[in-house]
Amino acid sequence: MGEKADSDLVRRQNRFLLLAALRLNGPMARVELGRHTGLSPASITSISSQLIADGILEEVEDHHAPALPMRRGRPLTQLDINPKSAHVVAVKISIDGVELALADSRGAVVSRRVLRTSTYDSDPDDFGQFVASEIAALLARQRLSSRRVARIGIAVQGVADSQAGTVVWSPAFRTRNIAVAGVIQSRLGIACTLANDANMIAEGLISTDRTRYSGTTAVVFMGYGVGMGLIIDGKVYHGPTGAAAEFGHMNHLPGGPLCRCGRRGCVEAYAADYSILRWASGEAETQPPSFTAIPEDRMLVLEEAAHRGEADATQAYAKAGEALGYGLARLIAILSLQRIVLAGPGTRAIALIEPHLHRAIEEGVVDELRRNVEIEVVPIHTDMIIKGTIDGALRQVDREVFAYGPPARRHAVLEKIA
Amino acid sequence: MGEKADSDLVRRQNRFLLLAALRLNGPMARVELGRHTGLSPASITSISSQLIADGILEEVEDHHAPALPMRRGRPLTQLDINPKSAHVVAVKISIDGVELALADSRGAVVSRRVLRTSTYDSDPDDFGQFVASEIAALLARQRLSSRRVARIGIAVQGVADSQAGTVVWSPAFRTRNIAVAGVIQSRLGIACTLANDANMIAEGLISTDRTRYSGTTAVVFMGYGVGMGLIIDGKVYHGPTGAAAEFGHMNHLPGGPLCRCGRRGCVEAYAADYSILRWASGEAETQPPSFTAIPEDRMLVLEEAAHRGEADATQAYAKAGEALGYGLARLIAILSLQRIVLAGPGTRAIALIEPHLHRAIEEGVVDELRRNVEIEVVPIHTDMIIKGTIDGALRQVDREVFAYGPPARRHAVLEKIA
DNA sequence: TGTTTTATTTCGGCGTCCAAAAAAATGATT
DNA sequence: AATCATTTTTTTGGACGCCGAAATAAAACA
Repeated sequence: MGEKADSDLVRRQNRFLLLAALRLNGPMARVELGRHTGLSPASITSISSQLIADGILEEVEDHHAPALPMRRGRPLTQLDINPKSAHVVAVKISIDGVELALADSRGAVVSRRVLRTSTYDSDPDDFGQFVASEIAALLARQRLSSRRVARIGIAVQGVADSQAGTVVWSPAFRTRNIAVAGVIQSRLGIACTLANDANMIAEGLISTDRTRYSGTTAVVFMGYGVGMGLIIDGKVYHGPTGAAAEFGHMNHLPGGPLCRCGRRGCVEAYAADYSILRWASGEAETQPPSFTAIPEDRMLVLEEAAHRGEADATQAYAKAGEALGYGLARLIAILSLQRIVLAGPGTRAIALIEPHLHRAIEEGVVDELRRNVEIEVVPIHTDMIIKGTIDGALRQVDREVFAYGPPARRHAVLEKIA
Repeated sequence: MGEKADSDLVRRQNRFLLLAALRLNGPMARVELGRHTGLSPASITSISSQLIADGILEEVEDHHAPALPMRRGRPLTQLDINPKSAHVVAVKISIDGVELALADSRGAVVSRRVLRTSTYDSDPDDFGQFVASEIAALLARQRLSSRRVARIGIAVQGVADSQAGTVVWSPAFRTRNIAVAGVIQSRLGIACTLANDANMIAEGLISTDRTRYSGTTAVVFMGYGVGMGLIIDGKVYHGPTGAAAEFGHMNHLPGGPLCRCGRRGCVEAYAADYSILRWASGEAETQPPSFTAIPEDRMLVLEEAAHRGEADATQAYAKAGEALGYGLARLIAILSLQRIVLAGPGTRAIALIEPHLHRAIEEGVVDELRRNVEIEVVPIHTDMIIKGTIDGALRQVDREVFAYGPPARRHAVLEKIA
């Protein structure tokens, strides 16, 4: 039931609070930090001067001096995170390749690399080493020692076991249970986290607007598959092993069409790109799921057909909307969601889907719960996954590295005396 | 993102830790408390002596001296919670009456009262006052001032809005949105919490075996309705308003049989007592749900028929098992549950239900997730609800009252000087 | 130049924790 | 019975981190 509290915990918590305030609101002066954290000016001075001594914070010039109507009094000294204090690497593994990004500790992307490789046919035993090599190459290109990289975050399509650091199942791979995080961690000596890509989108949304996405929010990713990131009480829910929020593989109708996971009737088997195409073809019940990426133009053709009113196409989107709607209705009944975010390339066709989705939610859940839910659509650029992965990695660095402070300082006083 | 940390927080957290250790493991000596909480002996002495001075703890004689093989050294002094330090009242509101229990702060029930009244026809505007009067009478009978009662916990069948303290919808009442907690709180001047009864069972299970029911567990209540208490990361999940885990009113099949909530195809419309009877009658699709309590003997008759192999009856249990199984499969996909607890009078017929329930889970969720789930059946006595309500109320008292300590002590030092 | 205003730092006090030493309480040994 | 050994509990002194109040810093204003 929680941790013992001592002065160590106090220091960690308050250092973290201060860093979190800066991450969320950008650079600000000490007084403002006091308002955000609830700490006294004296404490802010003390904490921030230690963070500066540790190289984690720095005072910055107020170069973007727009909101400065020449106030009276001593001017504010803006503080910000020292971008050189650490770096993180974000890796996105998807059905059509691997993408890497190196970011400084303010979250700015320093370097980026996109690899269009067929992950599907890659040797599962070598994949971890392959990614590790690419990360090493990325760092070498920037002449950055791996000691300067505090954490690597990996986002993967499909089911990820964060605990074990393995890809349990992913459309990007032919085989199951591919070890990734452990391999990279031991090869490069950098802490490495693996998670589902939709969870990383959720992580990014939290960083973007903490108040909006606090509470209980479901982020639905629609595209080549159906994914979900779940924010429960303001934190991304990973479940016991990290393999939670498998909304795409939550059953919609028993005995429904075949899904890529091998079961029948999953939400994904109704609402993923390949499923919508399959419905339009009129052979949903018999046709096996597609295991290759669907090119975007095929979907665009279908969307156009539906907008023209062709029955097969509109029906397909109706099926997708209904499955998503009932799935969400079930989720609302269980978690009493406050907000649903629809994201991903699949939202291009949201106009075709949304009416059916809403109707299904109305039929599927009691009014009292439904009324509290706000549904929003965010037009997604895939960078949200990279951004979210960076944000998530930095939050972990804040909590697990920066909040502690260098152990050396602990004995500084004693050494000075001696 | 969490609270500012200072010495106040430290004291609260460590006092709470100490109390939690005693609640969970019963009376123990200071050294053992140190082992449980991770605090040093010096701190334990300091904290416990303050708690004793506050009247919250007491030293107890080691009267049940069985495991005392006459060890060497200074003997242990057992500490326990002072039963007189506070009291709590638990109230259970169900379809066939209201039950009250008064417990001391060790959780022992001091007095109890069962009222068989027709809540269904009671005046909704007077109901809160009625319960308040009954509580007052219970206290009067024990000659206990209401100032000695630290909290009232109310468990109700149906949807409860803990935030507002109202019963949103319950089979026990004809009308909706009945104000309860607020009325009682202002009438008696005692903090009052209202929650769903299945959540309270979950609360009780946590107190019974913290390690077993830590992690992510769903407690399913089967009987006159289908309820759920959800334990997420070791804590009972209440959702934003307290109206979460409405598993009974989670949709199973669109367009399914009518439920008491007015929707079609809810899990409850397949698996509650009245639903199983309705299936057996062969008219499930047309027959409206029953709004009155089903007498136990009618269910016993049906169970016997099913055990004899009568098709209608076995079919009815199959339908119930399938609906529960698919519902749980969906829940597993979302939360990646570690444990499912089946409880309530409905578990009498578990042998008839379980095979279908298991089959549905197998069909409804990918192996990787299903393999991590343990399903157990606890033979329920209805007292679990009262016990859970008491445990939950005491945990709140620990955190919100006992952990703080009397405000007077804060200035004691100053007063002594003056 | 002095005054006002606002931000930041310094200083002294307080509360809590902890390690180490001391005290307490009992069994074992002589 | 006196002493030793062992274990629990308390006391003592020091560290750390927060805070309020006072001091200092840095600017605009007059």
